[in-house]
Amino acid sequence: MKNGKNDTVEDLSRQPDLGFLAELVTLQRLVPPGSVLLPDPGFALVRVERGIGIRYALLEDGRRQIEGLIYPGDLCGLPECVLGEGTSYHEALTAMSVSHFDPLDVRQSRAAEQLPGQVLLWLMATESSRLSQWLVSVGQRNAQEGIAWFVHHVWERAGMAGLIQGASAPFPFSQQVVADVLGLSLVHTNKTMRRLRDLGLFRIASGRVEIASISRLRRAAAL
Amino acid sequence: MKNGKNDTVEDLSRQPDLGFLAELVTLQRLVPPGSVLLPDPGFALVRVERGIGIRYALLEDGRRQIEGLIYPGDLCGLPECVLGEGTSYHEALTAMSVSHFDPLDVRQSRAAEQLPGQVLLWLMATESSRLSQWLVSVGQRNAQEGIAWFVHHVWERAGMAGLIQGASAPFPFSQQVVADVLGLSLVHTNKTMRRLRDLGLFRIASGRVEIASISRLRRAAAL
DNA sequence: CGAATGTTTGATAGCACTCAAGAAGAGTGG
DNA sequence: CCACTCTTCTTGAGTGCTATCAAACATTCG
Repeated sequence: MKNGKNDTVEDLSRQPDLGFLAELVTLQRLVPPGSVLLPDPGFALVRVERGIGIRYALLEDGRRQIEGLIYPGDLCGLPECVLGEGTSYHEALTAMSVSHFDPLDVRQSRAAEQLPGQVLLWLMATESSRLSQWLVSVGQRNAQEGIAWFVHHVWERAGMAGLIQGASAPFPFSQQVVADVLGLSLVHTNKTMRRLRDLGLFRIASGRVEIASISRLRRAAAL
Repeated sequence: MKNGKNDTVEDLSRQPDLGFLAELVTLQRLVPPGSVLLPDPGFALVRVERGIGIRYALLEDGRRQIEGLIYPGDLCGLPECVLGEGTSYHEALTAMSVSHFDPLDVRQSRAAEQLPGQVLLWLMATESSRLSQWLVSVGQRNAQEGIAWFVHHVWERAGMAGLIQGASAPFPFSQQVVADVLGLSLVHTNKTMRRLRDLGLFRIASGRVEIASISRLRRAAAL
């Protein structure tokens, strides 16, 4: 019943047990594609049950930097909840099912028990680690490597969420989204993705992606 | 005596009380410029007392992405300590004075008390927030905006650490470091910095930076 | 079948990279 | 105090990856 935090390194790939949050659920909600999860007046903390989304920041002039993908099992809004500031937008790309919490309840619960605090710490550390890798891809990889990395990342996230069926994973990301992940233009993203597709690295159709060889993809991503 | 977490938004700019860690200090150490703080066999968690450093990731082929600056009051190695993996390098740019902890002690202490757990959560959330802004700069800003943002960021960090003296802040960052922060080449970084300097946005000399007008700098950074 | 969204392609411009080498400081030893 | 070395900063020339502009094509959806 204890969530295994002290196990091995492989532990990273497992989802933590968020069961302790069940009693705090304020509301469950179905979110249609394209709508904004957070910020949401009145609700600060959201757990994802189903569906895929993105987290991003906006510059005054409209430039958008996508900071992370949202998969089932993720807890959104935690940094904002802890710091009381910071504006990350969370948006659904597919239909999503989410649970809302009152952040005050969570704070009290964390104060009362110790395990939840450790889980929250684990969640933040995981997200921090992902952000670091994301930053490396945006800063150091060229368009070809960056896109290969992104596809690989999507594959891994889907695997961890148990969303890989057959030989394909969900891929609800438009090329504009991929461009805003890597800081590239839409046109250049398109041409580069087509080249990688022609090379046989992956195949995207009807919202799903198939990967020929993961090791070849990793090599193309300079991973 | 309580650390003010429920205060206002301004709270972000204040340092948390890390006093509870005092009893856990394993070792104090002086680190010369250019040497690596972490990873360090045997030590996982480090608190910075004095000096300035950087945190970075390395790609196989030698490319380096700097992920954050290290100032007095920072706690280094927390994500690695929580996750038990992930390799961020921490390096001193000036002479540094640091305290080491045994991560197991910290884990037990966190389990015993609740305040430390909240402080750790606050630290991780702060670092996560900084990483997001860092990512936006690397992904969306051009060279000119990015460098202006970096100087502004350095100014803010120095201010929070109480390191601003007169009209100048410490600037122990070589142009190669600035380049690896933003994912630019050294040559382009140099030319862009000189242009901004000629525009009168800032002045760098003998390891310190002076800023003419912060609002002008913010405008140049598209902040 | 239109309207909207997303994908694809060609042409042109520009920001940033690479290569090469000189100037300027900083630290060291004679 | 002066050579010497090393690191850092600076500059010029040429290349190329990526951005921008414009427009056609495909797909989804009501």
